[in-house]
Amino acid sequence: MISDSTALDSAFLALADPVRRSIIARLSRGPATVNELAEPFEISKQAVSKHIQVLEQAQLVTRTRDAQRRPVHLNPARLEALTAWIDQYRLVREGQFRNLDAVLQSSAGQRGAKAKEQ
Amino acid sequence: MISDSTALDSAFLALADPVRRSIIARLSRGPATVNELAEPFEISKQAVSKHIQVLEQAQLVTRTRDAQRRPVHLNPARLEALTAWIDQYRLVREGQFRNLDAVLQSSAGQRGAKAKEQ
DNA sequence: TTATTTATCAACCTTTCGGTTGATTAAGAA
DNA sequence: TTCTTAATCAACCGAAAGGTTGATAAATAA
Repeated sequence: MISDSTALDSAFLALADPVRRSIIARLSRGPATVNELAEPFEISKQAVSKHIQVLEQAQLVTRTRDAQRRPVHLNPARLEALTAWIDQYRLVREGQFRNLDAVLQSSAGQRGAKAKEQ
Repeated sequence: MISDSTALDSAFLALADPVRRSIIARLSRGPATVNELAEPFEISKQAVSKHIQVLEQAQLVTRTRDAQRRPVHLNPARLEALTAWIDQYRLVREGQFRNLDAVLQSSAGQRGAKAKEQ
């Protein structure tokens, strides 16, 4: 699992923009060039190119070569890393119930749930 | 599922900061006051207060009252909404295989996977 | 070679973010 | 009432985000 703080920073930041999320959605249907990705938006191609660089730096996408084209590909592994981080905490309620169960059943107190990440 | 674009913006942006993720981690072990949340950090209490406001505006946390204290609580439902968004795309590979299976089995072409979100 | 296509680089601008310090509000305790 | 505790508000600052336009690079096509 990803736990490097700056990697999480850049990945979550990359998803915090509707244009970039839309690009992710498009790429989930297959690779695309910058021109193809820019087409649905009203902003300049340069602006879209920058968005792609943000996604690439966050390792949410990768790029290949095809003549002058630089096709962009989704990297689902990085998305999985993000759900893995979130799941640590979204499942906490359930975990606390499990702890409570353990306490009730063993009649021992104090099952200290240690924290993770930074 | 959450699909309002600005709600996703604010939620992902809120997670794109190590201090705020650390606060989420702390809250997963139970509610805490601003002073308690500020204690592990070297930044001012006002700065932490602002971070909490960012989390609150993103609906990742809620607040209650206890005399002068304003305890902060995690809202796991919002975290679930984010994994739900991500899972649309991180599971795409699998979805494409499913589509491929369908094509192979039905011998009909063109099962157009329509896009969602903006 | 020259022209075209694809994409990036560079400089610039405006807005937002993350932090600071100092003043203020609100509730309880003495 | 006065003092203390808990937290926010307000003004300010530097850095980064997201956009623009114009110039440039790199590969292909004519």
